[in-house]
Amino acid sequence: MTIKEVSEKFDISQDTLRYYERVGMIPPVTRTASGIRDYQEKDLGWVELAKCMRSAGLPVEAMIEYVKLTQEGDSTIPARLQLLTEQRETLLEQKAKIDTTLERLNYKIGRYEIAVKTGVLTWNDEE
Amino acid sequence: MTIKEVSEKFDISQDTLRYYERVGMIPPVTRTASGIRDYQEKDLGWVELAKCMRSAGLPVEAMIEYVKLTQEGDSTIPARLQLLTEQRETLLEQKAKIDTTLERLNYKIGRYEIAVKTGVLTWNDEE
DNA sequence: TCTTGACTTAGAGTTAACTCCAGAGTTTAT
DNA sequence: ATAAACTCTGGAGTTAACTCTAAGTCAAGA
Repeated sequence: MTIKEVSEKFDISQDTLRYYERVGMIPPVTRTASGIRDYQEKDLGWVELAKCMRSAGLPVEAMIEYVKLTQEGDSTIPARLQLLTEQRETLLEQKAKIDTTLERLNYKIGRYEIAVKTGVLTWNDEE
Repeated sequence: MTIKEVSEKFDISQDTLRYYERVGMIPPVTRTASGIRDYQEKDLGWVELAKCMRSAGLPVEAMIEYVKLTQEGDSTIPARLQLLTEQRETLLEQKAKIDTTLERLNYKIGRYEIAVKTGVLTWNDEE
């Protein structure tokens, strides 16, 4: 699969795909004899994982570390377990913050909906 | 309340507090006669709101727009309602992405825990 | 009053994560 | 076989959101 096809399949720019590989966020991609990227199933798996992690907001740095550990063999399994557990923790924290903010937004939206419907502001404290 | 006290109360650096005010993410803070910031209750409310929105990952730009609208009076209430509704939507989307990634992490973590306990890798596909 | 520490602004610097560009090599269609 | 389209690398540029610095002003204690 060419970089163009992968780019379209995952909606990630070609530049970003090259960037991910360059910084080590995914392992080196399979190449043709002339040096052109030819993504195999395993490469696609890494791209998909990278996209998933990034879309949740996990730092590129964490994926780089994870990829590095996987390249070093089975002895790094405990380290990988710890890394993933830490990332899970940050996602749970982030989710909690989002929930707090969502409640805040819901409250405000409710107030504004009443204001729009009735033409009257029903509160006077902080906006 | 001085900027130092506000900084400690909300765990936001003084530089960031000045930055938020400078770009309009919070309205101008009350000042003493000599021009030193003296945060009132209403100012603290804005700081707290700003911190809440930012911690959830909402862009500074959105808060700037919201603050601008509130300064323009009641005629902007429908616009504010729309802005908040859009921000809520992006938070819900972000939360969904986090949930997807959490499932992925939970799966991997489960596998690695087994591998650590038994000393045997029980899978062979993408890492 | 002096000095020490907190505060001010304007503007430059930093970091993460891309994004773009130039110049060169490769593949495809006519 | 030659143009058009695609890909390559190295490196520079961009954006968001801070973060720091310099040079000056202000305030509280000895």
